[in-house]
Amino acid sequence: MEKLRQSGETPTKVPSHEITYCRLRDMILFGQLTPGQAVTIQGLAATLEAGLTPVREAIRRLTAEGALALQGNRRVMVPVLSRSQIDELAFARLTIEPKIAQMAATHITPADVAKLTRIDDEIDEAIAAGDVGAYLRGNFRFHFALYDRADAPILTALTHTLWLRFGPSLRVVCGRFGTLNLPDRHEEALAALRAGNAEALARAVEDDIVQGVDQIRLSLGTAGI
Amino acid sequence: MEKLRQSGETPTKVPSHEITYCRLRDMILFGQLTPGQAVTIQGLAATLEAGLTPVREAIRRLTAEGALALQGNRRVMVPVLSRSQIDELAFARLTIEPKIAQMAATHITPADVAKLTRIDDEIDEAIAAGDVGAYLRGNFRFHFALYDRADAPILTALTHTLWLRFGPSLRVVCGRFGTLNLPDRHEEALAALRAGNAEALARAVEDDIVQGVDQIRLSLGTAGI
DNA sequence: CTCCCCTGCTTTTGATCATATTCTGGTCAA
DNA sequence: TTGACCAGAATATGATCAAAAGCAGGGGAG
Repeated sequence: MEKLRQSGETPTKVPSHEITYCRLRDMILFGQLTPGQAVTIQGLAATLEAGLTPVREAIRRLTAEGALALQGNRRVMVPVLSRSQIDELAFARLTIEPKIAQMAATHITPADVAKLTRIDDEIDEAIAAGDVGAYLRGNFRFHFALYDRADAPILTALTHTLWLRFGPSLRVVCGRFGTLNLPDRHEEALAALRAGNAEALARAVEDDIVQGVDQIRLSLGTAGI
Repeated sequence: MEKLRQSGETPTKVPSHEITYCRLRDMILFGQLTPGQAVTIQGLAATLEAGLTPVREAIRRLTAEGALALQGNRRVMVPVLSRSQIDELAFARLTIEPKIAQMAATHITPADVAKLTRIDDEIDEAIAAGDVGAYLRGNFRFHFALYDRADAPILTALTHTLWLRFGPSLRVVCGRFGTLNLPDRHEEALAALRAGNAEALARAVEDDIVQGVDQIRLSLGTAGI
C-alpha cells in the first residue's frame, strides 16, 4: 500500500512549528523586529502564514531563549536591553565565545578555512554594498561556522541565545551608523586559523566581540535601543 | 453581567501553560525524570492534569532550555549527558556562577544572610534525614536565593538552564551515593558573606561547583547517567 | 525444523486546526 | 471619577489527520 507521497506541495517532512520558529528567529536575529516592538500571535500567524498553534509554540521557544519577553499581561514583546543587561551579555559572550573558538581551532581543516574565507568575502561585499541585513547574516554565519567546529553543542546553543538577545539592538545600531565604518575583524581570525594559533584566534574573537558590544554601548540611550 | 468568579477553585490568575511549565521543570530539576527517559505529551497531560496545548508549550520551553531534547523523530526525551557535554557544562558554570556570586556579594544584606543560613539549615536536615529530593531542592534554593541578589537577570537565567541540564544526572548520582557523604560546602560561602569578602565567596561557589561536577564525572559510565 | 527478517496491520502518539472561553485595555456615560 | 460595557487578543479544549512504533504472521535461509 503506497503512501503516495506525491510531489508538488509540502512533504511535511519538517513540522510547521519548526519552520515558524526558524522564520521568527531570523526575523529577530537579522532585523525585521526592533527592541520594544510588540508582537501578537495572530499578527505573526498572518505574516508567517501559519496556524495559531505553531506560532504559539515558536513564541514559547524564543521566550525561553530570551529573544522575546512576556510583559506581565500576556502580551509579548522584543526585549529592550538596559545598560546592565548589555554588560551581562558582554561578560557571557567574552567568557564563552573565545573558549569555543579555541576549541574549534584544534579541529579546523583547510576546507573550513576556505569556507570561512568565502563567508568573509561575502561580508566584505555586504559592507561595500551597504546591505546591513546581508552583513548581519554573514557575520552570524562566520561565527557559527567556526563555532560548529568546536563540537561543543551546549556552549554553541548558549552562544546562540546570547546572539538572539543582542540581535535586535545590533540591527538598530548598524542601521543607524550604516555599514561603512564597520571594520572587518575577521581577517585576524582567519590569519590565526591559518597559522593554527588557537590563542591568537581566541584574542581575535575577543576583539570582535568587544568592538560589537562597544558599538551598542555607545549607542545606548541615544534612542530606544 | 457578573462573571461570578467564585472562590474555591483556580482563580486562573496564572495561565495553565505556566503552571504546567513549573511543574514539569521541577520534575526535571528535582528528580522525577531520569536521563534517557522518554516523555510523551499525552502522558504528561494525564499526569499533570492539563490539556495538550499547555503541555506542548511547556515542552517547547524546556526543550529550548536544554532540559528536554527531541530525538529525531518527534519524540521527546530527557537528554543523556556525554563526558564532553559535562565538561562544557562545568566550564560554563565555573565561569558564570562565581561571577554572579561576586556581584551578589556587594548587594547582600544581613537579612539575606539570615535567609541563606535558614536554607542551609534545612539542607543539613535533609542530608541527615537522607532525603535526596529535599537536599536538591534546598541546594537549588540556596544558590538562586544568592544569585537573585546579583540583580543580573540574564546571567541568572543562563545559570538556570545549566542547572536544568545537570538536574537529572545529579539526581541519579545522589540517589546512588545517598546523602550521607555529601559535604556541606555552603558554610564557607556563608562565612565569606558575613565577612563581606566577595572573592572568598566566589571561591566558595567555585569549590561547590567543582565538587558537584566531579561527583557526576566519577559516576559517568557506571550506568546510564 | 528452527530462526530471522520482512511485510502489513493495529495502536499509540504527535501536529494542526476550528471553536469556545477568558482576560485585558479602553471607552463612554452617569 | 467610577463603573459597566465592548472590542480585540490570548488561552484552552477537543476533534481530526498524519506519522511513527509495536506486533503478528508468513516465507526463506541455514
